[in-house]
Amino acid sequence: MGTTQLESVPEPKYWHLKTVLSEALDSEFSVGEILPNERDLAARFGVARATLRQALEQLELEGRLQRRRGVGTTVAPPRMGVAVGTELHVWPGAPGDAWQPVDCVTEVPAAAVAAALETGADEPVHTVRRSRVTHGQRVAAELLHIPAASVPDLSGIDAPAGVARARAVLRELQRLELEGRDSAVELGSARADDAKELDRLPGAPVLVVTTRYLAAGRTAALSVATYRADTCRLTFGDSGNVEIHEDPHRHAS
Amino acid sequence: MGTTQLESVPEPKYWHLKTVLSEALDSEFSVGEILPNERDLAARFGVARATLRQALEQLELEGRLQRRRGVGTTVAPPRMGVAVGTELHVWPGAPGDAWQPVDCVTEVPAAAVAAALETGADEPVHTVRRSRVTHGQRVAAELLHIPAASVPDLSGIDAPAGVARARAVLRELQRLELEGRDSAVELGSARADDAKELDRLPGAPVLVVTTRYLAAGRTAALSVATYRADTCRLTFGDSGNVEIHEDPHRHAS
DNA sequence: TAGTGGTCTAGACCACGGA
DNA sequence: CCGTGGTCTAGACCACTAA
Repeated sequence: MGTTQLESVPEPKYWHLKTVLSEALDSEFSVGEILPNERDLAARFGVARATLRQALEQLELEGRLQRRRGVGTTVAPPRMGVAVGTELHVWPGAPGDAWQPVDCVTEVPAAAVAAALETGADEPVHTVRRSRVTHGQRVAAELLHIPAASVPDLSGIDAPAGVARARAVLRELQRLELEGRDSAVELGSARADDAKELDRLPGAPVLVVTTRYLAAGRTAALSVATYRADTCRLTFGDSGNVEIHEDPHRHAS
Repeated sequence: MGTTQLESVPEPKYWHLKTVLSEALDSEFSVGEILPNERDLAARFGVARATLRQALEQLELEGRLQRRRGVGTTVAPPRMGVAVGTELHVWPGAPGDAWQPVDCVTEVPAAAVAAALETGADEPVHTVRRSRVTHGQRVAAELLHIPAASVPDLSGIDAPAGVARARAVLRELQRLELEGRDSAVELGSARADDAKELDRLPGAPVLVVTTRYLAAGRTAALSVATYRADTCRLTFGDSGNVEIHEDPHRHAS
Protein backbone atom coordinates (compact mmCIF):
# COMPACT_ATOMS: atom_id res chain seq x y z
CA MET A 1 0.00 0.00 0.00
CA GLY A 2 1.01 3.60 -0.42
CA THR A 3 0.36 4.46 3.21
CA THR A 4 3.46 4.76 5.34
CA GLN A 5 3.39 3.07 8.75
CA LEU A 6 5.86 5.03 10.83
CA GLU A 7 4.01 4.53 14.10
CA SER A 8 5.22 1.02 14.69
CA VAL A 9 5.05 1.61 18.43
CA PRO A 10 2.10 3.94 19.03
CA GLU A 11 2.81 6.00 22.11
CA PRO A 12 -0.13 6.30 24.52
CA LYS A 13 -1.83 9.67 24.32
CA TYR A 14 -1.34 10.46 27.98
CA TRP A 15 2.37 9.76 27.67
CA HIS A 16 2.78 12.10 24.75
CA LEU A 17 0.62 14.62 26.54
CA LYS A 18 2.84 14.41 29.60
CA THR A 19 5.91 15.15 27.47
CA VAL A 20 4.27 18.14 25.83
CA LEU A 21 3.07 19.52 29.15
CA SER A 22 6.45 18.93 30.73
CA GLU A 23 8.17 20.98 28.05
CA ALA A 24 5.57 23.69 28.35
CA LEU A 25 6.17 23.84 32.10
CA ASP A 26 9.88 24.34 31.49
CA SER A 27 9.51 27.08 28.92
CA GLU A 28 6.22 28.87 29.42
CA PHE A 29 5.39 28.69 33.09
CA SER A 30 7.06 29.79 36.29
CA VAL A 31 6.85 28.31 39.78
CA GLY A 32 3.53 28.92 41.48
CA GLU A 33 1.70 29.85 38.30
CA ILE A 34 -1.82 28.46 37.91
CA LEU A 35 -2.56 26.23 34.91
CA PRO A 36 -5.86 26.34 33.01
CA ASN A 37 -8.45 24.05 34.56
CA GLU A 38 -8.67 20.41 33.55
CA ARG A 39 -11.76 20.77 31.35
CA ASP A 40 -10.19 23.56 29.32
CA LEU A 41 -6.85 21.78 29.01
CA ALA A 42 -8.52 18.58 27.86
CA ALA A 43 -10.50 20.46 25.23
CA ARG A 44 -7.39 22.30 24.07
CA PHE A 45 -5.52 19.04 23.50
CA GLY A 46 -8.55 17.27 22.09
CA VAL A 47 -8.66 14.47 24.65
CA ALA A 48 -11.08 13.31 27.32
CA ARG A 49 -10.64 14.76 30.76
CA ALA A 50 -9.69 11.35 32.18
CA THR A 51 -6.81 11.10 29.73
CA LEU A 52 -5.55 14.54 30.61
CA ARG A 53 -5.79 13.66 34.28
CA GLN A 54 -3.58 10.61 33.70
CA ALA A 55 -0.86 12.90 32.39
CA LEU A 56 -1.31 15.38 35.25
CA GLU A 57 -1.09 12.55 37.78
CA GLN A 58 2.29 11.50 36.43
CA LEU A 59 3.58 15.06 36.53
CA GLU A 60 2.34 15.43 40.09
CA LEU A 61 4.07 12.15 41.01
CA GLU A 62 7.32 13.58 39.65
CA GLY A 63 6.90 16.71 41.73
CA ARG A 64 6.31 19.03 38.80
CA LEU A 65 2.72 19.97 39.63
CA GLN A 66 0.62 20.53 42.68
CA ARG A 67 -3.15 20.03 42.56
CA ARG A 68 -5.61 21.21 45.17
CA ARG A 69 -9.31 20.55 45.08
CA GLY A 70 -11.38 23.71 44.87
CA VAL A 71 -8.31 25.76 43.97
CA GLY A 72 -6.54 24.56 40.85
CA THR A 73 -3.31 23.14 39.50
CA THR A 74 -0.10 25.05 40.08
CA VAL A 75 3.52 24.63 39.02
CA ALA A 76 5.44 23.11 41.93
CA PRO A 77 8.81 24.40 43.12
CA PRO A 78 11.79 22.02 42.90
CA ARG A 79 11.75 19.34 45.56
CA MET A 80 13.39 20.31 48.81
CA GLY A 81 16.29 18.28 50.12
CA VAL A 82 15.52 16.79 53.52
CA ALA A 83 18.41 15.35 55.52
CA VAL A 84 17.64 11.88 56.80
CA GLY A 85 20.89 10.04 57.26
CA THR A 86 23.10 12.54 59.03
CA GLU A 87 23.59 13.02 62.77
CA LEU A 88 25.09 9.60 63.30
CA HIS A 89 24.86 8.15 66.78
CA VAL A 90 22.24 10.56 67.98
CA TRP A 91 18.94 9.57 69.55
CA PRO A 92 15.65 10.99 68.37
CA GLY A 93 14.80 13.98 70.53
CA ALA A 94 18.40 15.09 70.92
CA PRO A 95 18.95 18.85 70.91
CA GLY A 96 18.61 20.31 67.44
CA ASP A 97 16.77 17.51 65.77
CA ALA A 98 14.20 18.48 63.18
CA TRP A 99 11.22 16.82 64.79
CA GLN A 100 8.52 18.23 67.01
CA PRO A 101 6.73 15.97 69.48
CA VAL A 102 2.96 16.04 69.19
CA ASP A 103 1.58 13.28 71.33
CA CYS A 104 2.38 10.07 73.16
CA VAL A 105 0.38 7.01 74.11
CA THR A 106 1.45 3.85 75.88
CA GLU A 107 -0.12 0.55 74.95
CA VAL A 108 0.51 -2.90 73.60
CA PRO A 109 1.32 -2.35 69.92
CA ALA A 110 0.13 -4.02 66.74
CA ALA A 111 1.69 -7.38 66.01
CA ALA A 112 3.90 -6.05 63.19
CA VAL A 113 5.43 -3.42 65.46
CA ALA A 114 6.00 -5.89 68.26
CA ALA A 115 7.75 -8.23 65.84
CA ALA A 116 10.08 -5.52 64.56
CA LEU A 117 10.88 -4.46 68.11
CA GLU A 118 11.38 -8.07 69.12
CA THR A 119 9.30 -7.50 72.21
CA GLY A 120 6.89 -9.90 73.80
CA ALA A 121 3.31 -9.87 72.62
CA ASP A 122 2.07 -8.29 75.84
CA GLU A 123 4.85 -5.80 76.49
CA PRO A 124 3.68 -2.16 76.52
CA VAL A 125 5.31 0.30 74.14
CA HIS A 126 5.41 4.09 74.16
CA THR A 127 4.39 5.50 70.80
CA VAL A 128 5.44 9.10 70.29
CA ARG A 129 3.87 10.99 67.43
CA ARG A 130 6.09 13.69 65.94
CA SER A 131 5.96 15.97 62.91
CA ARG A 132 8.71 17.55 60.90
CA VAL A 133 8.65 21.04 59.44
CA THR A 134 11.27 22.20 56.94
CA HIS A 135 11.33 25.50 55.10
CA GLY A 136 7.97 26.30 56.66
CA GLN A 137 6.32 23.20 55.24
CA ARG A 138 5.01 20.08 56.95
CA VAL A 139 7.03 17.39 55.21
CA ALA A 140 6.78 14.31 57.38
CA ALA A 141 4.84 12.56 60.12
CA GLU A 142 6.42 9.95 62.36
CA LEU A 143 5.42 7.26 64.79
CA LEU A 144 8.28 6.48 67.16
CA HIS A 145 7.85 3.20 69.04
CA ILE A 146 9.85 2.77 72.23
CA PRO A 147 9.48 -0.35 74.36
CA ALA A 148 8.70 0.52 77.95
CA ALA A 149 11.76 -1.52 78.89
CA SER A 150 14.00 0.97 77.09
CA VAL A 151 12.99 3.82 79.39
CA PRO A 152 12.42 2.23 82.80
CA ASP A 153 12.79 5.42 84.87
CA LEU A 154 9.60 7.08 83.71
CA SER A 155 8.08 7.02 87.16
CA GLY A 156 8.03 10.73 88.00
CA ILE A 157 5.75 11.48 85.08
CA ASP A 158 2.06 11.38 85.82
CA ALA A 159 0.80 12.64 82.45
CA PRO A 160 -0.90 9.64 80.85
CA ALA A 161 -0.53 11.06 77.34
CA GLY A 162 0.17 14.24 75.43
CA VAL A 163 3.18 16.37 74.61
CA ALA A 164 4.52 16.41 78.16
CA ARG A 165 4.74 12.65 78.24
CA ALA A 166 6.32 12.60 74.78
CA ARG A 167 9.08 14.91 75.93
CA ALA A 168 9.67 12.85 79.04
CA VAL A 169 10.02 9.64 77.05
CA LEU A 170 12.46 11.26 74.63
CA ARG A 171 14.47 12.70 77.52
CA GLU A 172 14.79 9.30 79.15
CA LEU A 173 15.92 7.84 75.83
CA GLN A 174 19.03 10.06 75.83
CA ARG A 175 20.37 8.18 78.86
CA LEU A 176 21.04 5.09 76.79
CA GLU A 177 24.11 4.75 74.64
CA LEU A 178 23.21 4.47 70.97
CA GLU A 179 25.13 1.63 69.34
CA GLY A 180 23.89 1.72 65.80
CA ARG A 181 21.11 2.38 63.44
CA ASP A 182 19.78 1.12 60.17
CA SER A 183 17.17 2.57 57.91
CA ALA A 184 15.10 1.52 54.95
CA VAL A 185 13.20 3.60 52.41
CA GLU A 186 10.23 2.38 50.45
CA LEU A 187 7.24 3.72 48.59
CA GLY A 188 3.89 3.75 50.34
CA SER A 189 0.57 5.54 50.33
CA ALA A 190 -0.51 7.85 53.09
CA ARG A 191 -2.91 6.50 55.69
CA ALA A 192 -5.81 8.75 56.63
CA ASP A 193 -4.14 10.12 59.75
CA ASP A 194 -0.80 10.82 58.08
CA ALA A 195 -2.53 12.35 55.07
CA LYS A 196 -4.32 14.82 57.31
CA GLU A 197 -1.07 15.72 59.04
CA LEU A 198 0.69 16.23 55.71
CA ASP A 199 -2.18 18.21 54.16
CA ARG A 200 -2.71 15.62 51.43
CA LEU A 201 -5.53 13.30 50.43
CA PRO A 202 -5.48 9.73 51.75
CA GLY A 203 -3.53 7.46 49.43
CA ALA A 204 -1.10 10.17 48.38
CA PRO A 205 2.35 8.74 47.60
CA VAL A 206 4.80 8.90 50.48
CA LEU A 207 8.33 7.76 51.16
CA VAL A 208 8.32 5.58 54.26
CA VAL A 209 11.57 5.65 56.21
CA THR A 210 11.82 2.88 58.78
CA THR A 211 14.68 3.24 61.25
CA ARG A 212 15.76 0.85 63.98
CA TYR A 213 17.84 2.29 66.81
CA LEU A 214 20.08 -0.22 68.55
CA ALA A 215 21.24 -0.09 72.16
CA ALA A 216 22.33 -2.76 74.59
CA GLY A 217 22.26 -5.32 71.81
CA ARG A 218 18.59 -4.91 71.04
CA THR A 219 16.16 -2.63 69.24
CA ALA A 220 15.63 0.25 71.64
CA ALA A 221 13.39 2.28 69.34
CA LEU A 222 11.67 1.98 66.00
CA SER A 223 10.79 4.99 63.89
CA VAL A 224 8.33 4.89 61.01
CA ALA A 225 8.41 8.24 59.24
CA THR A 226 6.29 9.08 56.20
CA TYR A 227 7.57 11.88 53.97
CA ARG A 228 5.59 13.61 51.23
CA ALA A 229 6.94 12.02 48.07
CA ASP A 230 5.82 14.90 45.88
CA THR A 231 7.79 17.62 47.63
CA CYS A 232 10.72 15.83 49.26
CA ARG A 233 14.07 14.48 48.19
CA LEU A 234 15.65 12.51 51.03
CA THR A 235 19.38 13.10 51.41
CA PHE A 236 21.79 10.63 52.98
CA GLY A 237 25.15 12.36 53.20
CA ASP A 238 28.30 10.94 54.77
CA SER A 239 30.26 13.98 53.66
CA GLY A 240 29.29 17.63 53.88
CA ASN A 241 25.82 18.25 52.58
CA VAL A 242 25.89 19.99 49.24
CA GLU A 243 22.72 20.76 47.42
CA ILE A 244 22.23 19.33 43.96
CA HIS A 245 20.63 22.24 42.24
CA GLU A 246 18.95 20.59 39.30
CA ASP A 247 17.72 17.05 38.96
CA PRO A 248 19.91 15.16 36.47
CA HIS A 249 17.21 12.53 36.14
CA ARG A 250 14.54 14.85 34.83
CA HIS A 251 16.07 15.80 31.51
CA ALA A 252 18.22 12.78 30.79
CA SER A 253 17.04 11.20 27.53
CA MET B 1 -36.14 12.21 60.20
CA GLY B 2 -35.95 8.63 61.26
CA THR B 3 -32.99 7.91 59.03
CA THR B 4 -29.65 7.84 60.79
CA GLN B 5 -26.78 9.69 59.13
CA LEU B 6 -23.71 7.82 60.24
CA GLU B 7 -21.75 8.44 57.04
CA SER B 8 -20.75 11.99 57.87
CA VAL B 9 -17.54 11.53 55.90
CA PRO B 10 -18.36 9.20 52.99
CA GLU B 11 -15.30 7.17 52.14
CA PRO B 12 -14.53 6.89 48.43
CA LYS B 13 -15.53 3.53 46.99
CA TYR B 14 -12.05 2.71 45.73
CA TRP B 15 -10.59 3.40 49.14
CA HIS B 16 -12.99 1.08 50.88
CA LEU B 17 -12.43 -1.45 48.10
CA LYS B 18 -8.69 -1.27 48.65
CA THR B 19 -9.15 -2.01 52.35
CA VAL B 20 -11.38 -4.98 51.66
CA LEU B 21 -9.02 -6.38 49.04
CA SER B 22 -6.03 -5.82 51.28
CA GLU B 23 -7.61 -7.86 54.06
CA ALA B 24 -8.58 -10.56 51.60
CA LEU B 25 -4.98 -10.73 50.39
CA ASP B 26 -3.78 -11.25 53.94
CA SER B 27 -6.24 -13.97 54.81
CA GLU B 28 -7.36 -15.75 51.65
CA PHE B 29 -4.49 -15.58 49.20
CA SER B 30 -0.90 -16.70 49.16
CA VAL B 31 2.10 -15.25 47.36
CA GLY B 32 2.05 -15.83 43.62
CA GLU B 33 -1.61 -16.72 43.49
CA ILE B 34 -3.61 -15.32 40.58
CA LEU B 35 -6.57 -13.07 41.34
CA PRO B 36 -9.79 -13.15 39.30
CA ASN B 37 -9.64 -10.85 36.31
CA GLU B 38 -10.62 -7.20 36.62
CA ARG B 39 -14.00 -7.52 34.92
CA ASP B 40 -15.08 -10.34 37.22
CA LEU B 41 -13.77 -8.58 40.31
CA ALA B 42 -15.56 -5.35 39.40
CA ALA B 43 -18.81 -7.24 38.88
CA ARG B 44 -18.39 -9.08 42.15
CA PHE B 45 -18.01 -5.82 44.10
CA GLY B 46 -20.66 -4.03 42.08
CA VAL B 47 -18.45 -1.22 40.80
CA ALA B 48 -17.22 -0.06 37.42
CA ARG B 49 -13.97 -1.52 36.19
CA ALA B 50 -12.26 1.87 36.39
CA THR B 51 -13.09 2.11 40.08
CA LEU B 52 -11.74 -1.33 40.77
CA ARG B 53 -8.60 -0.47 38.85
CA GLN B 54 -8.06 2.57 41.07
CA ALA B 55 -7.96 0.26 44.07
CA LEU B 56 -5.65 -2.22 42.34
CA GLU B 57 -3.29 0.58 41.35
CA GLN B 58 -2.90 1.61 44.97
CA LEU B 59 -2.23 -1.94 46.06
CA GLU B 60 0.35 -2.32 43.29
CA LEU B 61 1.97 0.94 44.42
CA GLU B 62 2.28 -0.50 47.90
CA GLY B 63 3.92 -3.64 46.56
CA ARG B 64 1.03 -5.94 47.39
CA LEU B 65 0.10 -6.86 43.82
CA GLN B 66 1.82 -7.42 40.52
CA ARG B 67 -0.07 -6.89 37.27
CA ARG B 68 1.09 -8.06 33.87
CA ARG B 69 -0.73 -7.39 30.62
CA GLY B 70 -1.84 -10.53 28.89
CA VAL B 71 -1.26 -12.59 32.00
CA GLY B 72 -3.18 -11.39 35.03
CA THR B 73 -2.87 -10.00 38.53
CA THR B 74 -0.87 -11.93 41.10
CA VAL B 75 -0.12 -11.53 44.78
CA ALA B 76 3.36 -10.04 45.14
CA PRO B 77 5.98 -11.38 47.55
CA PRO B 78 7.20 -9.01 50.30
CA ARG B 79 9.55 -6.34 49.03
CA MET B 80 13.18 -7.34 48.94
CA GLY B 81 15.70 -5.32 50.91
CA VAL B 82 18.36 -3.84 48.64
CA ALA B 83 21.49 -2.44 50.28
CA VAL B 84 22.28 1.03 49.02
CA GLY B 85 24.19 2.84 51.72
CA THR B 86 26.80 0.32 52.82
CA GLU B 87 30.32 -0.20 51.50
CA LEU B 88 31.51 3.22 52.57
CA HIS B 89 34.51 4.61 50.79
CA VAL B 90 34.35 2.23 47.88
CA TRP B 91 34.18 3.25 44.25
CA PRO B 92 31.60 1.86 41.89
CA GLY B 93 33.09 -1.11 40.09
CA ALA B 94 35.09 -2.26 43.08
CA PRO B 95 35.31 -6.04 43.54
CA GLY B 96 32.08 -7.47 44.86
CA ASP B 97 29.75 -4.64 44.02
CA ALA B 98 26.27 -5.59 42.95
CA TRP B 99 26.31 -3.90 39.56
CA GLN B 100 27.00 -5.32 36.16
CA PRO B 101 28.39 -3.04 33.43
CA VAL B 102 26.37 -3.07 30.22
CA ASP B 103 27.64 -0.31 28.01
CA CYS B 104 29.66 2.87 27.90
CA VAL B 105 29.60 5.95 25.70
CA THR B 106 31.70 9.10 25.85
CA GLU B 107 30.18 12.42 24.91
CA VAL B 108 29.29 15.87 26.11
CA PRO B 109 26.42 15.31 28.55
CA ALA B 110 23.07 17.03 28.98
CA ALA B 111 23.17 20.37 30.73
CA ALA B 112 21.70 19.02 33.97
CA VAL B 113 24.39 16.36 34.28
CA ALA B 114 27.16 18.82 33.50
CA ALA B 115 25.83 21.16 36.17
CA ALA B 116 25.76 18.43 38.81
CA LEU B 117 29.29 17.34 37.87
CA GLU B 118 30.45 20.96 37.86
CA THR B 119 32.21 20.38 34.55
CA GLY B 120 32.49 22.80 31.70
CA ALA B 121 29.80 22.81 29.06
CA ASP B 122 32.07 21.21 26.46
CA GLU B 123 33.91 18.70 28.62
CA PRO B 124 33.36 15.07 27.55
CA VAL B 125 31.97 12.63 30.10
CA HIS B 126 32.01 8.83 30.15
CA THR B 127 28.55 7.45 30.78
CA VAL B 128 28.55 3.84 31.96
CA ARG B 129 25.26 1.98 31.90
CA ARG B 130 24.95 -0.73 34.54
CA SER B 131 22.20 -2.98 35.80
CA ARG B 132 21.68 -4.58 39.16
CA VAL B 133 20.36 -8.07 39.77
CA THR B 134 19.35 -9.22 43.25
CA HIS B 135 17.73 -12.53 44.14
CA GLY B 136 17.55 -13.30 40.43
CA GLN B 137 15.52 -10.17 39.66
CA ARG B 138 16.47 -7.06 37.74
CA VAL B 139 15.88 -4.39 40.34
CA ALA B 140 17.70 -1.30 39.11
CA ALA B 141 19.23 0.46 36.14
CA GLU B 142 21.97 3.03 36.51
CA LEU B 143 23.68 5.72 34.51
CA LEU B 144 27.12 6.47 35.93
CA HIS B 145 28.61 9.72 34.71
CA ILE B 146 32.38 10.11 35.00
CA PRO B 147 34.12 13.23 33.70
CA ALA B 148 36.94 12.37 31.32
CA ALA B 149 39.23 14.35 33.58
CA SER B 150 38.63 11.85 36.41
CA VAL B 151 40.17 8.99 34.41
CA PRO B 152 42.95 10.56 32.33
CA ASP B 153 44.93 7.36 31.68
CA LEU B 154 42.40 5.74 29.38
CA SER B 155 44.76 5.79 26.40
CA GLY B 156 45.43 2.08 25.95
CA ILE B 157 41.78 1.36 25.30
CA ASP B 158 40.68 1.49 21.71
CA ALA B 159 37.12 0.25 22.17
CA PRO B 160 34.92 3.28 21.42
CA ALA B 161 31.99 1.91 23.38
CA GLY B 162 30.59 -1.27 24.87
CA VAL B 163 31.25 -3.43 27.91
CA ALA B 164 35.01 -3.51 27.44
CA ARG B 165 35.22 0.25 27.61
CA ALA B 166 32.90 0.30 30.62
CA ARG B 167 35.18 -2.05 32.52
CA ALA B 168 38.23 0.00 31.58
CA VAL B 169 36.66 3.22 32.86
CA LEU B 170 35.64 1.59 36.14
CA ARG B 171 39.12 0.10 36.54
CA GLU B 172 40.74 3.48 36.09
CA LEU B 173 38.36 4.97 38.63
CA GLN B 174 39.78 2.72 41.36
CA ARG B 175 43.11 4.56 41.15
CA LEU B 176 41.61 7.68 42.73
CA GLU B 177 41.14 8.00 46.45
CA LEU B 178 37.48 8.29 47.38
CA GLU B 179 36.97 11.12 49.84
CA GLY B 180 33.26 11.06 50.43
CA ARG B 181 29.86 10.46 49.05
CA ASP B 182 26.34 11.76 49.41
CA SER B 183 23.12 10.32 48.14
CA ALA B 184 19.54 11.43 47.68
CA VAL B 185 16.39 9.38 47.18
CA GLU B 186 13.27 10.63 45.46
CA LEU B 187 10.22 9.31 43.69
CA GLY B 188 10.19 9.30 39.90
CA SER B 189 8.63 7.55 36.97
CA ALA B 190 10.55 5.23 34.69
CA ARG B 191 11.73 6.60 31.37
CA ALA B 192 11.21 4.37 28.36
CA ASP B 193 14.75 2.94 28.38
CA ASP B 194 14.81 2.25 32.11
CA ALA B 195 11.33 0.74 31.97
CA LYS B 196 12.46 -1.73 29.33
CA GLU B 197 15.50 -2.66 31.40
CA LEU B 198 13.37 -3.16 34.51
CA ASP B 199 10.65 -5.11 32.68
CA ARG B 200 8.02 -2.52 33.52
CA LEU B 201 5.83 -0.17 31.50
CA PRO B 202 7.04 3.38 30.95
CA GLY B 203 5.92 5.65 33.76
CA ALA B 204 6.10 2.94 36.39
CA PRO B 205 7.01 4.33 39.81
CA VAL B 206 10.71 4.14 40.63
CA LEU B 207 12.97 5.26 43.44
CA VAL B 208 15.72 7.42 41.99
CA VAL B 209 18.96 7.32 43.96
CA THR B 210 21.38 10.08 42.99
CA THR B 211 24.89 9.67 44.39
CA ARG B 212 27.84 12.03 44.09
CA TYR B 213 31.31 10.55 44.60
CA LEU B 214 33.91 13.03 45.79
CA ALA B 215 37.64 12.88 45.12
CA ALA B 216 40.34 15.52 44.97
CA GLY B 217 37.86 18.10 46.23
CA ARG B 218 35.47 17.73 43.32
CA THR B 219 32.73 15.47 42.00
CA ALA B 220 34.57 12.57 40.39
CA ALA B 221 31.48 10.60 39.45
CA LEU B 222 27.71 10.93 39.51
CA SER B 223 25.41 7.94 39.69
CA VAL B 224 21.70 8.08 38.85
CA ALA B 225 20.15 4.74 39.73
CA THR B 226 16.47 3.93 39.28
CA TYR B 227 15.07 1.13 41.44
CA ARG B 228 11.72 -0.57 40.95
CA ALA B 229 9.55 1.02 43.62
CA ASP B 230 7.08 -1.84 43.63
CA THR B 231 9.53 -4.59 44.55
CA CYS B 232 12.36 -2.83 46.40
CA ARG B 233 12.98 -1.51 49.88
CA LEU B 234 16.24 0.44 49.94
CA THR B 235 18.32 -0.18 53.06
CA PHE B 236 20.85 2.26 54.49
CA GLY B 237 22.58 0.49 57.34
CA ASP B 238 25.43 1.89 59.40
CA SER B 239 25.35 -1.13 61.64
CA GLY B 240 25.03 -4.76 60.65
CA ASN B 241 22.27 -5.36 58.17
CA VAL B 242 19.37 -7.11 59.79
CA GLU B 243 16.23 -7.85 57.85
CA ILE B 244 12.98 -6.39 59.06
CA HIS B 245 10.66 -9.27 58.50
CA GLU B 246 7.32 -7.58 58.30
CA ASP B 247 6.49 -4.04 57.37
CA PRO B 248 5.31 -2.17 60.48
CA HIS B 249 3.77 0.48 58.25
CA ARG B 250 1.35 -1.80 56.50
CA HIS B 251 -0.89 -2.74 59.37
CA ALA B 252 -0.49 0.23 61.68
CA SER B 253 -3.87 1.87 62.20
C1' DT C 1 -22.61 30.63 44.61
C1' DA C 2 -19.44 29.57 41.04
C1' DG C 3 -15.51 27.06 39.78
C1' DT C 4 -12.07 23.76 40.92
C1' DG C 5 -10.24 19.02 41.25
C1' DG C 6 -11.93 14.15 42.92
C1' DT C 7 -14.85 10.21 42.10
C1' DC C 8 -17.62 7.15 39.33
C1' DT C 9 -19.97 4.98 35.39
C1' DA C 10 -20.67 1.95 31.19
C1' DG C 11 -19.16 1.32 27.61
C1' DA C 12 -15.21 0.68 23.57
C1' DC C 13 -10.91 -0.67 21.44
C1' DC C 14 -5.91 -1.93 21.74
C1' DA C 15 -1.43 -4.51 22.97
C1' DC C 16 0.33 -8.37 24.80
C1' DG C 17 0.96 -13.32 26.40
C1' DG C 18 0.05 -17.97 26.13
C1' DA C 19 -2.36 -22.07 24.21
C1' DC D 1 -7.04 -17.59 18.77
C1' DC D 2 -8.82 -16.05 23.38
C1' DG D 3 -8.29 -13.77 27.76
C1' DT D 4 -5.62 -10.53 30.16
C1' DG D 5 -4.53 -5.84 31.63
C1' DG D 6 -3.81 -0.94 29.38
C1' DT D 7 -5.88 3.02 27.20
C1' DC D 8 -9.62 6.10 26.07
C1' DT D 9 -14.20 8.29 25.81
C1' DA D 10 -18.22 11.35 27.20
C1' DG D 11 -20.67 12.03 30.23
C1' DA D 12 -22.43 12.65 35.60
C1' DC D 13 -22.25 13.98 40.35
C1' DC D 14 -19.67 15.20 44.66
C1' DA D 15 -16.41 17.78 47.97
C1' DC D 16 -13.95 21.55 48.62
C1' DT D 17 -12.38 26.58 48.29
C1' DA D 18 -12.82 31.25 47.75
C1' DA D 19 -15.32 35.28 46.57
